[in-house]
Amino acid sequence: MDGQAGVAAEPWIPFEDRRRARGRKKEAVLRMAVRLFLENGVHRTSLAEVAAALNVTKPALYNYFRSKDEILFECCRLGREMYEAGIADIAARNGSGLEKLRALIRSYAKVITQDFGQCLVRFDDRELSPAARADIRRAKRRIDEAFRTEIARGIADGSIRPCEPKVAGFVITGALNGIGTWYSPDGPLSVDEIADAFVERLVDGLAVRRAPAAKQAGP
Amino acid sequence: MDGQAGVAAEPWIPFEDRRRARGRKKEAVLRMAVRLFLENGVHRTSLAEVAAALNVTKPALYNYFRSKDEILFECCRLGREMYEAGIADIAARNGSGLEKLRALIRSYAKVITQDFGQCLVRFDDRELSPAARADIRRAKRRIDEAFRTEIARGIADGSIRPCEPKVAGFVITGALNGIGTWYSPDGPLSVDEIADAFVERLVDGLAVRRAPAAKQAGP
DNA sequence: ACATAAAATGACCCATCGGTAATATACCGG
DNA sequence: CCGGTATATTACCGATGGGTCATTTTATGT
Repeated sequence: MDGQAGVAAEPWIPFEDRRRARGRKKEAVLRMAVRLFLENGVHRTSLAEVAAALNVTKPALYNYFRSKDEILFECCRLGREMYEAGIADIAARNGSGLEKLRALIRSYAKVITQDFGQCLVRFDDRELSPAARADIRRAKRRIDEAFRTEIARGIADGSIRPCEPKVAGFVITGALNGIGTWYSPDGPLSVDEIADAFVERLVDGLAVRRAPAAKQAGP
Repeated sequence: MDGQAGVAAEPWIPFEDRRRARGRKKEAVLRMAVRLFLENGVHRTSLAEVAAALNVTKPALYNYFRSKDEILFECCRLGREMYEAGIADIAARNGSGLEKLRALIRSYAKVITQDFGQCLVRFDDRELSPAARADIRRAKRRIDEAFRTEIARGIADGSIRPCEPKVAGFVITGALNGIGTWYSPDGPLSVDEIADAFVERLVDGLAVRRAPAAKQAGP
């Protein structure tokens, strides 16, 4: 029943500013909902709680959304758009496969440290209506494919070691998704520090580099 | 209402072999429960469904478990023990930090491809009672620490590149946890192939190796 | 066979929660 | 000042599902 310090109940507070636009209220609902969903789990967060956190009662929410499903989906949709914006931006650039892969990792890390960005990963697909679930699944697939594409490109252009792009992509997205489960804005690491560390570990690995297998002089 | 092909309703089937030991029935309940929990989500799986899948009615389960919480926790506990067994085994060996880290990755990958092993990762902590949650959280922490310990050891003995063990550990466990979300025993990759690929990608990275900064002869 | 205990069942209780309806209140243009 | 619209509220409905209980069924030891 607490912990959403940063998220104000703005649009309602007292009686005055009530003339706020519809869109802003929808947005406020979503921001509060996603916060509570992430904090307590979707199915353990009732709409009454979301409403109460906004100084409103449950039926008021139904002026803006048709169902809890729709609220959840809108949260996921916002997250989806953040991922897709990053991917589209990077796809338009040019550079080696490895360079673009680095950019993808940084972009993904940025998104997954934000509330809406975590929706795609932390919430269960099956909570959504079939149509919404299909939409989100498609989005996840596109994200996976973005990684695989750049990995394959990198292998082709010689910047990335030959490997199975699918598995390599799973390693990367898995590691990045994990961030959503432990990251806290109050923690010791900034988003950029995390992104850099992940890029470094995923790209360069953990083992100490030995000289390439022969070809060069010996001891 | 399907998909648990491999899990038989053994101990009850018809009227005959009913003289099965209590322990075997508890085990059967857990195997079926974890299967359904993973397939449909914990809170969307009613005990009535679990019971029905075993050709029994819901109250029968209460002869063996006190609550749904307890069933869920027992599943997690079995998973926990699998991780801990692997970790204890590896801790007792000797070898460089890197070698032991490799072994840890393989061990973890094996466990997370099994039903009980997925419990720690796929189920939400908050579904459990406070005591159970504390137990599981402790277990996760110990697992994280096992990885960090070997990474630190590897840095000390020169087998692993200097880096922050905590973040490096998160990269590894995150990537491994991801396996639980996409692995299927019917898929194209065997558990061993997955484990090998993950070891390789995490240890050696993705970038093509350039010769170490100098020290050796150049062109 | 029969008594006894274990195991399983059908019927039921109750809390929670998504969603709806009828009603009240504030805001707007005319 | 009025009437219509949007927005919010109180009260309620119905479904779901965890958990309990009295009762019956089944297995076992003598």
